[in-house]
Amino acid sequence: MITEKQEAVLKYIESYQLGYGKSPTIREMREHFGVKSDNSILKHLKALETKGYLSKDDTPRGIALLNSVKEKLNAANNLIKIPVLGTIPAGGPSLAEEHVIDYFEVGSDMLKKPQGSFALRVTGLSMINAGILEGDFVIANREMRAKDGDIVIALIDGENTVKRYRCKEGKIWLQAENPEYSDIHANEYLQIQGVVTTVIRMY
Amino acid sequence: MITEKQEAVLKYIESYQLGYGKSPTIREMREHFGVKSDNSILKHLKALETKGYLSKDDTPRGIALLNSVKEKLNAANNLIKIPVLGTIPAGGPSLAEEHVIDYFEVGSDMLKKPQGSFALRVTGLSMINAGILEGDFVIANREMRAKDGDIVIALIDGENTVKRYRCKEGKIWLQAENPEYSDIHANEYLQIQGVVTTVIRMY
DNA sequence: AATATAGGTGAGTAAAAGCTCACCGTCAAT
DNA sequence: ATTGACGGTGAGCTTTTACTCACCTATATT
Repeated sequence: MITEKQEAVLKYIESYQLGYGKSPTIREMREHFGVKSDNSILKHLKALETKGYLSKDDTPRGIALLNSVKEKLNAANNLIKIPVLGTIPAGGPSLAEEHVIDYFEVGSDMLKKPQGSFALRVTGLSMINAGILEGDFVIANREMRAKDGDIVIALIDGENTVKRYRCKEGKIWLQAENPEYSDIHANEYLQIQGVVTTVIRMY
Repeated sequence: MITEKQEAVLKYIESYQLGYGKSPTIREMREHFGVKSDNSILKHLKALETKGYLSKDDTPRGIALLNSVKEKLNAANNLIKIPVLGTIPAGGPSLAEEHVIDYFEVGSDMLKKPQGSFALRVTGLSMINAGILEGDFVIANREMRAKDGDIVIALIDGENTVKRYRCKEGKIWLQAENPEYSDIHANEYLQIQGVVTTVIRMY
C-alpha cells in the first residue's frame, strides 16, 4: 500500500523528471512540500524504494528514472516519422524540405521496413478495384525491390501514379486496377519510386 | 563549429540521459573518457554551452535535457496506443485483455479523436465498393455519434460487421457497399459499436 | 616568430547533497 | 493502556560535486 504523501512525492518526482530531465534533490522536495526536515522526505523515499516504486543511489539527484518515464522514452525510441511527400521530383523520392508536406508518426512495429519509407497522397482512380481510392495515403518503401504483383509508385512521363507491377517472361509492365485504364508497358521513362506497403484512408 | 571531442561528450551525455534519466557528473565523464582532470571535461561543457548545444546550472548533474532527448519525450507524449480487438463482446468494445490482440502505435495527430479509438480486422466483402477489403484494419471511435453516410461498426445478431450508416426521414438502416448484399434495417438487435475514422491496409 | 585554439594536468575551494541519530506527535489497531 | 506505523523536527556528519587558477603541450594560422 502506498500512502497519500508517498504518492504525492512520487508524482512530484515524475513531473520534475519530465520537466527538467533530472531528479529533484531532497532539499528541493523539502521546500516544495513545505516541510522543514530532510529526514521527512528521506523516509518517504525509502518507503517508496522498499515498495518498488523507485530506485536510488546515494549520489546527488540519484533517483533513477521512474518506470512511467522510462516507458515513454522506450516508446519514443521505436517511433518513426514517415515523411508525407507532396511531389516527387524526377530523381526519386526526396526528403528535401520543399517536398515534405507532413509527417505520419507511427510505431516502428507497424511497418515491416521502417527505413526508407515515405507516404504519398493518391490521385486518380486507377487502382479503385484494388481498394485504393482517390485521397488515400499510401506508404511506400524506396529500398524494396518490386516483385510481380506488388503495388508500386511509378514515375511515368513526369507524373507519379500507383499501379500494380507486372513482371512475367522477361516483360515488365504496369497494370491499373480499373477496366477503364489500359496497361502501361515499360519504356525508358518508367521509374519505380517505391513499393507500397500500407494504405491509409482517413474519413 | 563543434570539435570531435565536444561531439563525443555531447553523444555521451545524450546516451546517459536516455539510459539513466539523469545527466552524468563531470567525474563520471572524466573517467569515461579516460582523462585525469575535471577541467578538461569542464572546458568542453563550457564550449558546448556557449555554442548553444546544452545549458547547465552549477548544481550536481545540472546539465539540462538535450533537445534531442526532449524531442523524444514530446513525441512520446502524443503517442497513442490503439487496441486492436479480436472480438467485440455484446456489451460494446471492451479493453479487457482477453479481447485485445495487438496495439497500433500512432501519433495523436493522425486521429481527429484519439480517445475512445479501437481497431478491428475486417472480415467479409460487404464494403468492397467503398474500398474496404477483407483483412483491412479499421480504426473506429466508440464515442462518436454516427451520422447518415458514415461507415460504422455494428453488432448484428451477435456478429460485428462494417457497414454504411443510413438515417433518412426517421428511418435507420445499414447499407452494404456490395451489390450482392442487401440492406439491413434497424431492429432491436442492432447496435452501433463505433464510427470508422481510418482504414489501414498492410500488404 | 608570434599567437590563438583545442586539449590536458594538478591542486585546491566552497557549496550542495545524501544520510544518520535522537526525539516528538498523532492516530488507529491490538 | 500499549504498540506501531506514519509524518515531522533539528542538529550534525561525510562525501560528492562543480568550479577556479596556474600551468603544460601540441597544432595550426597569421
